[in-house]
Amino acid sequence: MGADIGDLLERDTISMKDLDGKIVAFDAFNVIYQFVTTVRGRDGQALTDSNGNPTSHLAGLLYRTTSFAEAGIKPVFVFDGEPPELKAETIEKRREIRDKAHEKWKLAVEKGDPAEIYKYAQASARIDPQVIDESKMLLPMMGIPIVESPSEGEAQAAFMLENKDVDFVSSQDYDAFIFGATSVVRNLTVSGKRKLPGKSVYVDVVPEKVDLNKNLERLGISREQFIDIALCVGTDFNKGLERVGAKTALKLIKEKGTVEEILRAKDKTDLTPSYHAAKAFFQHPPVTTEYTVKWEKPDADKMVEFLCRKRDFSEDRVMNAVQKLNAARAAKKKTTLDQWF
DNA sequence: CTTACTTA
DNA sequence: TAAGTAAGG
Repeated sequence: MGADIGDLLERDTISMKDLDGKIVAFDAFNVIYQFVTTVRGRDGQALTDSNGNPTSHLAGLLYRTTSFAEAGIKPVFVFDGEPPELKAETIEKRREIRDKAHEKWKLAVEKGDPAEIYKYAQASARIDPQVIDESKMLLPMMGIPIVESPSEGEAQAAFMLENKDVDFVSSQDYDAFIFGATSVVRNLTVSGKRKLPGKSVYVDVVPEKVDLNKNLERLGISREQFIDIALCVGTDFNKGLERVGAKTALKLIKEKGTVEEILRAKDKTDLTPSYHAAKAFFQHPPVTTEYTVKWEKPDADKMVEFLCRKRDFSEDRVMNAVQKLNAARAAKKKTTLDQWF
């Protein structure tokens, strides 16, 4: 989970049209996780081919990426590398939560309660290495660039934003901001609706944009102090202070200036080394300059071979996606030419 | 999640 | 044409 510092940030509502022609970096793991948890049949089970291979991630990536491309968005997917040792505790905690949900799912199946089955099937979803590998295979087939981060995807995406190789980072949590991403878009959907967790109720969602620098200016804090606030609240890389939420953390930072001073005042200097380590990671995460951001023509033959022959996708739907991807490329070329004449 | 079909 | 529902793999 990302640090709960979202309440501090003001956002502006945007429309999908504002993203026409814009390069948007997606944290691949976040997106795939969303698909694996939400692209499901009515029984709550993930979609699979006839051999039982999961296909939720493939369906999600194919349809969503295609419709984003159709809207003029130029997507780039950034994949995680090795998580830092600092994240070990968070990863273990998530695994425990997943295991507990799996036990509850088994009980729900015994009881035969459909709502509970759905809920816990979703909560116990995990991402197999195969799911990641297949995603890394499918996107290039679609002509969509992928980037492999040496460590955290959000950190790499923030770096690419800083280098002006992308216009926005798309993220549903707040980690990207701590890594310094200045232009973040949220709630990007084609349908404009999203299911409420655990309920069969749909609410309207509007895309929004958050400008970190504007927010820092308004809050009167530096980027380092923003990181310090996140550290006080708690991040994937450190445990936060007890009973300190975003608002309290902001107040403390305004009073004391740095997280180190806050720890000193609370007589918790023993925590300083771990806070320093997390802070250093947010300030200088491992990233790579070895990436290219280029959109190619989709390879229809490979897509049909993989999705239809191997994973039971309908050829109509796949070819429809290919056609849309090609149309998006043609439209893009036209606007590029128009700029010259 | 998105697409495709059904209904008013 | 818009909103609701089923299906997709």
